[in-house]
Amino acid sequence: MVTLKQLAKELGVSISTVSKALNNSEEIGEETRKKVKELAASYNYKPNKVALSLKQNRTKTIGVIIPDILNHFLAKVLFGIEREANLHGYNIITCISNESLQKEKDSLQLLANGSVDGFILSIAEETQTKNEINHFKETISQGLPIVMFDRVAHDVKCDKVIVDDFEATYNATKSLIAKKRKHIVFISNIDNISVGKLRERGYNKAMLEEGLGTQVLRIKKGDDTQQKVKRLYKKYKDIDGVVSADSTSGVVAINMARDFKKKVPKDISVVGFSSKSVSVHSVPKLTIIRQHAKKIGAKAAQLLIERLNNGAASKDDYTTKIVKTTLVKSKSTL
Amino acid sequence: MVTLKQLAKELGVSISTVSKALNNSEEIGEETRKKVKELAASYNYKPNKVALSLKQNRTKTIGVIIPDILNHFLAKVLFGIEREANLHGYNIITCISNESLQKEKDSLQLLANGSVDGFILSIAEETQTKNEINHFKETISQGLPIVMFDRVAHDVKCDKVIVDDFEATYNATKSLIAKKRKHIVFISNIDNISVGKLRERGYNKAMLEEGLGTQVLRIKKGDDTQQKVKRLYKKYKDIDGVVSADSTSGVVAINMARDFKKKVPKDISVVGFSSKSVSVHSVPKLTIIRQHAKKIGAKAAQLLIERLNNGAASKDDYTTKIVKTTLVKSKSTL
DNA sequence: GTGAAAGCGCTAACAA
DNA sequence: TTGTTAGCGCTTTCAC
Repeated sequence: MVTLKQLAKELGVSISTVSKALNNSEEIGEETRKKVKELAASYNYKPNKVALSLKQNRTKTIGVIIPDILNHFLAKVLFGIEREANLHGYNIITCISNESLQKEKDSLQLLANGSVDGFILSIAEETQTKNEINHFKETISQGLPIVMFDRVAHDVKCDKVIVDDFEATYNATKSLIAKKRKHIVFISNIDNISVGKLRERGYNKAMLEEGLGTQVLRIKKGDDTQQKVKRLYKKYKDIDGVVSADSTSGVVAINMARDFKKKVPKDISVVGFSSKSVSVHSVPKLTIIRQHAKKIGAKAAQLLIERLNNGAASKDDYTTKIVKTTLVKSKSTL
Repeated sequence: MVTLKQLAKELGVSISTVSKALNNSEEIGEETRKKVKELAASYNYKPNKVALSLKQNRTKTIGVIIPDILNHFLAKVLFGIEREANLHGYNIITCISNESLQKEKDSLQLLANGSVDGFILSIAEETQTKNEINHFKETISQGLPIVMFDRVAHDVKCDKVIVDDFEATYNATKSLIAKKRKHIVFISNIDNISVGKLRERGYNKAMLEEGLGTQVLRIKKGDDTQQKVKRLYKKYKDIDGVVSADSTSGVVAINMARDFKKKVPKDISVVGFSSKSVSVHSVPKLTIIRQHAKKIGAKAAQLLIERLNNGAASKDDYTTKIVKTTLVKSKSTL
C-alpha cells in the first residue's frame, strides 16, 4: 500500500501538503492539489484505515454477535444489518456465539479493545437460561453501545428491536379458531428462549379465551422432528390445527399430515413463524408469520449508528422498537 | 479504555516499562511486573487493537465475501470460517455481495485499505456470467492473498477449496440407475454458476453412458418452484427419478410427488444437494449429497492463515483442495 | 500556500 | 532494571 509519505517524497512536498490536497483543503494551491491527486490516483492510493481509526478513535466497524448463523431468520437479520451498515460507511465483524454464553462473553471481550465502535446482538440461549446480563452491562459501561434484537434482555439499558411475538401467535391462533378449528396444537423447538415463551403464551391466551384446551409439543435439540409429529398425529386423531413457533415444525406438520390422510387445509390448518423461501418446502405452502427480518436488522443498525453519531447526547434515553409481524396466508390455512 | 500511558502515570513509571511488564519481558523486575499487572487487571486493561495493527502492519482480520447469506450452504461455510479463524486469533469482516459484481468489487476495494490481511470468498453469480476476474488479480497484486471456495475462478492464481460437483451428481445419478430408474430428471435453479454447470454435466454423463435420455428442468429466480415441478410431473407421467442441484427443488420434488399419487421412493427416487437440517423438510426425508460446508470453511481459513504466516515464502505455490461430497441415504431413495 | 510538529496507543531498539 | 526515543500512517494546529 502506498502511503502519504511516499507520495510526498515523489512529489518533493511535505506529507501534510499531500494530506491536505487529498482532502480538498482550501489551503493548498490549485495546481499542487491537482498534481497530488493525479499521482495518488495513479497509485490507487487509499488512506490507511487503521491509521485513521487510531487517529479518530473510531473504527467505523460494528460488532455483530448472533447465536446461530444457520437459523434463517437470524441470517436474514444479519443481511439487513450488513446492508444498512454499508450504506453508512460501516463494516461489520461477525461473531457466532453458537448459543454459548462463554463464546458470547469472549466475543464481547475480544472486540471491546478498540476493534469496534459498538455492538448489535441477539442473546445466546445459554445466556437466557442462566439469565446472565453482567457482560452486557460491563460492555456498555466501557462506552460501547449495544443494540439488542429479537432475543433481548429487558434488564439491560440499551436500544432494542423486537418482534410482537405474543400478539403474533395470539392472532394466528385466533384466526384458526375463527375457522372453527377446535383442537389446535402448538409446536415449538425454542421453548427455552424468550421469544419462544412469548409465542407460547400468545397461543395459550387465545385458546383459553375461547374455552379451548391447550396442547404443546416441545421438540428438543437432537429430537427427530418427523417422529415426534408422527406420534402426535397418531395419538390425537382429531387435531385440526397447528401453530408453529419455528419454521421447521410447521413445514413438517404439513408434509406429515398426508401420511395420515389428513388434507391440508381441509382437515387441518397449519401456520408458523417462517419466511417465504422456506414456506415453499411444504405442499401446500405454509401460511407464515413473517418477521421482516431484514427490516429488523436495518433498524438495529440505524439505532446503533445514530447513537454513535450522537456521542453521549442521548444518554439514558433508550428506544425499544417493535417490528410487527405480518400473517401471510398461503394454502395451508382456510 | 485505559491506555498504557494512564497506567504508567498512575504507577509513576514509564510507558515502556508498563508495556514490557505486561508482555512478560525479562528486563523488568519481578516486583514491578507484579504491580503493573495488578493495576492493569484492576482496570481490565486490554491493548488497543488498532494501535497494535498499525504498529505490526497486520490486523488479524480476514475479509469474507459471500454471495448470499440466506443460502444454507454458504452460511454454513461462513460458520466454519468463523470458527477456524477464531481458533487462530482472527476475526472476520463479512461482506455480502448479493450476487452482484459491483458489490463484490466495492467490498474488495473497501477492505483493501489495511482493514484486513486477506480474503476468503465465493464468486458472485454476475461475476461468473460476465467472467470478470481483474478485481481479484488486482487485490492479489496489492499483496492481499485470496482463498476462493465453491465458486472459484480457475484463471486466478490463488488457493482454492472446491467440491467434487461433477462426480457427485455423476455418482448420485448412477446410483439411481443401478436401482432401475430410467426416466431421471435433473432439476436446478443454479444453472448459470460454475458449480451448477458441473453438476449438470455429471448427471448428463451418467445418463448418456447408460444410453438414457436426459431431461433438465431449469428454475429461474422468481419462478414458482412448486408450479414448475407440478407441470413437469403432469406432463411426464413416467418420471421415476430426480437429481436436484439445489436443496429446495429436491424437497419440493418429494412433497409434490404425492399430489400425483407417486410413492417415494417406490415410484420415484429423489436425491439432491442439501444438508441434514433441510432434508427433514420433506416426507420422507431427502437423500442428500452432503458438501461438508463447515469443513470447507475451515479448510479455506487454514489455507489463508498459513499463507499469511508464511509471508512471501510459498509464493506462486497454490493449493486446490477438493472436499469430497458424501451421499447420505435417507428414505427418498431405494 | 506550504511545512513542521504533535499526537492517537503501542512496541522495541537503544541509552542510561 | 528502567527510561528515552523513534516510528507505524494519518490529521490538524500552528508557524513560516
